[in-house]
Amino acid sequence: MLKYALLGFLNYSSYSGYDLKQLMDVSTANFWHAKQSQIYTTLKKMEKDELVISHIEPQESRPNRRVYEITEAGQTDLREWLSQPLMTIEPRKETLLLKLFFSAQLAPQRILTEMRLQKNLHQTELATYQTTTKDVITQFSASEDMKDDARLWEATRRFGELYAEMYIRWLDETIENLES
Amino acid sequence: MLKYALLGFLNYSSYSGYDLKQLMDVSTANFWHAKQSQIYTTLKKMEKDELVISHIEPQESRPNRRVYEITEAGQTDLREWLSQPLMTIEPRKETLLLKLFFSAQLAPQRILTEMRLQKNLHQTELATYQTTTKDVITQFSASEDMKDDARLWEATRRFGELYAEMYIRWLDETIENLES
DNA sequence: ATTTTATATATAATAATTTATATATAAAGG
DNA sequence: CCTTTATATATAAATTATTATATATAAAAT
Repeated sequence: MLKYALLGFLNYSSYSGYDLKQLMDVSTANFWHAKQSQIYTTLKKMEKDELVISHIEPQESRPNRRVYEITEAGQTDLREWLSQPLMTIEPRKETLLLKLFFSAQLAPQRILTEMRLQKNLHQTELATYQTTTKDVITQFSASEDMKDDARLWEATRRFGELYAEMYIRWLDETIENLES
Repeated sequence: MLKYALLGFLNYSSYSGYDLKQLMDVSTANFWHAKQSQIYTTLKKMEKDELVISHIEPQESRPNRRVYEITEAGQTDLREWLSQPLMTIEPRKETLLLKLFFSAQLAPQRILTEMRLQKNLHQTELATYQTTTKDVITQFSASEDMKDDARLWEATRRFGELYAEMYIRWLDETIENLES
């Protein structure tokens, strides 16, 4: 699936593995992430499958960059994936809930402390969506040829915001319920 | 991580791989899931690591059952994991958002159709949390020695409910925004 | 009468992902 | 002067997870 994230970016412009990692960290991290090593190995596999081609870009005083370009086949693959509707819901994995589910034996204080800590983390994340992320997208909206993209990016940002708010609300509810 | 889900169940009682799959599907599926094959291979690995021990339970007219029991070492491992607080937020993977992020090139109708379809799926899921799941937990609450567990299970059910509501709200917002 | 569903376990092959490590250099900060 | 951060790529090893397949039988449904 990472393949499509990479194709999506490469459909805008050519990038190196390093570039793609940076891009994902500041844009899709909210709903899709990958480690550097996975990005490099996936790009290599994609080149073997002829979805992208790479060339070395020499640099002075920095290691050379291997820049990837999307091919016709890559564009077709991306377009096909985009137009194929999802028929299922993404299954979640939430470690905190798994722990909570089995926490009856544990001292109640422990899980409460953990949930207060998680609330903090989600509040920080929420603040980022509402300031940094929001600002970046607003800047893109100003450009005429980025306007359509920016509208969609704003929708994904909004998801992060609503998710964080929901999570905090649930934590508040649950903490209150377990305190009594 | 599946390891801890399995240990969590086996800490209540002994179960076969088949049992564990059924249990997960009706209880933790909302925040943790696994395929049958992964459950079987993980149990095998856990036995090698001496976290569980198994014995064959002969059956007439059905294939024999291999029933797993948690060991002392398994209980220690589980308790340690439960008491170790999570210091990070679970990163999400949401294919729908990934597609949306790159959908500017696509005909707008396509993504709208997809989102309406997703709304349907989330509404169905929401209904399940509010009826079937709720009822099962309510029944457990009645039993005195399941009361503490049931309170935590209710909290995880509530998460599923809030998540589905949030998702539907986001879809409504986004659909409306993209229609204009 | 035939098909499907449920009960039950198991493994092979593949794909996806993470963790760890190696190399190299310049700029910036303390 | 020394450490950290940023720039850049790459691979090995391990873990985690999915897909596909094989086997066997009884009960229930059509």
